Amino acid sequence: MPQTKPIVSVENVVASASVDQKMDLNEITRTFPDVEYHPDQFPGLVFRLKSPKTATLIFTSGKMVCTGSKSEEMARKAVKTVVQKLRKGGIKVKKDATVEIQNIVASINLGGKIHLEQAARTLPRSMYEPEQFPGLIHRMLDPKTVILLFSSGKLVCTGAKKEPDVYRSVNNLHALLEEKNLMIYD
Amino acid sequence: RLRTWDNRSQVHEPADRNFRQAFSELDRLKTKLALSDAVIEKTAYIYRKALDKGLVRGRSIPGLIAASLYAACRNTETPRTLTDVSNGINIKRKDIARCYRLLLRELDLKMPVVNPIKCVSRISSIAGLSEKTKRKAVEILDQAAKIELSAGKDPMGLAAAALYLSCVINGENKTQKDIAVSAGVTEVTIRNRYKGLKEALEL
DNA sequence: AACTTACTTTCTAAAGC
DNA sequence: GCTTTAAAAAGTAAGTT
Repeated sequence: MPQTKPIVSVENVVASASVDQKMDLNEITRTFPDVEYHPDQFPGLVFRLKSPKTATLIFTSGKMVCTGSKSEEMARKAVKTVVQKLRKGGIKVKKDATVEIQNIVASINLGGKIHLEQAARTLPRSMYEPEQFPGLIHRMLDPKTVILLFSSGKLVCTGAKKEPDVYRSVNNLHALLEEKNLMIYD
Repeated sequence: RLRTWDNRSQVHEPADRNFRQAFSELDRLKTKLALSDAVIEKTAYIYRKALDKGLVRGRSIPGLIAASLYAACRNTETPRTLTDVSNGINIKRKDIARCYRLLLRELDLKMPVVNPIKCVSRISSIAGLSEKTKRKAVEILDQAAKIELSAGKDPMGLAAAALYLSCVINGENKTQKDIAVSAGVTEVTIRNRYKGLKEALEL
């Protein structure tokens, strides 16, 4: 049994979406002066929402990428809001968008410090290069995620497609760290 | 010399010319960075493994050679930085670092963590510090490692701070800037590490 | 010396070079 | 591979005041 309960906080959710129809990005740029669209720099148009505070990339194919949400539900809501705004602005969008969660980034506090250098030698599929980055990069196989570990006992988990996978990753790692005596609690 | 590659060069494969070019660059680097035969042999060995795993497809050969060389230095604990290799072969540090991480991931290589003590001699000779100061800095770094003060910190910054602290203790007059320039870190980093070392080791 | 801003690492989709 | 977006972790860097 773990000695502490990790505090997990979802920081960013990336979702892909599609309205299944071609979009005229120049028309959107004309009706929404706040959007950013520089086709020679990047093919996607950037549509920002103040609430939920997100950035949605819209492509001519009608496919989208929504980033910045703090939860899966907020990401779905953000995409709905974007489509709603497009319609209110006179842009014809026939179908509602279909949404798929692609990535969830979470920050975690294990509540104890980590023996980083020992962890680097003990954990498989891990890389620790303090000249390049202060965290230890660990690739978990199941769930397939990547976790950054810091000596402070804080973590960053990324790559998960479902929120439960974030918790499974954290619990797997936490148990492993305790089993290998890599945790220090005060 | 370069046995690993020479075997391969006997057969005339399409990429042959690129390899010869890349390895002649490696030979030039050997002199420029004063590397041992062992490091060069290891570089060829690592590069050969990358080849066998098909990691070279669609990637720059010089970049992977540079990354293999850096990996060989790390593996043999030969104190050469990514910046040294980058300046020597004229490839961006970031690109070599990316190739190096690719090698670690795909070849499952485990590297010893850079020991800041290995940085002491190098910084000292550039800054012109005494043996006494070097010895004290090594002591400080040993203590710091014991209490894991080094976790997550740049070894060069730690070594520079330990040397600066050692200078202060021994009354050797060197400025933070002198040591910072010799180590390739900023004065701010030396100050931050210095503060941590002084407090934690109560010196 | 403090502040601020910014960059390092990880992930992921999108269309096109 | 790159381009763009978002976000956290902790360390390092650079420009101002």
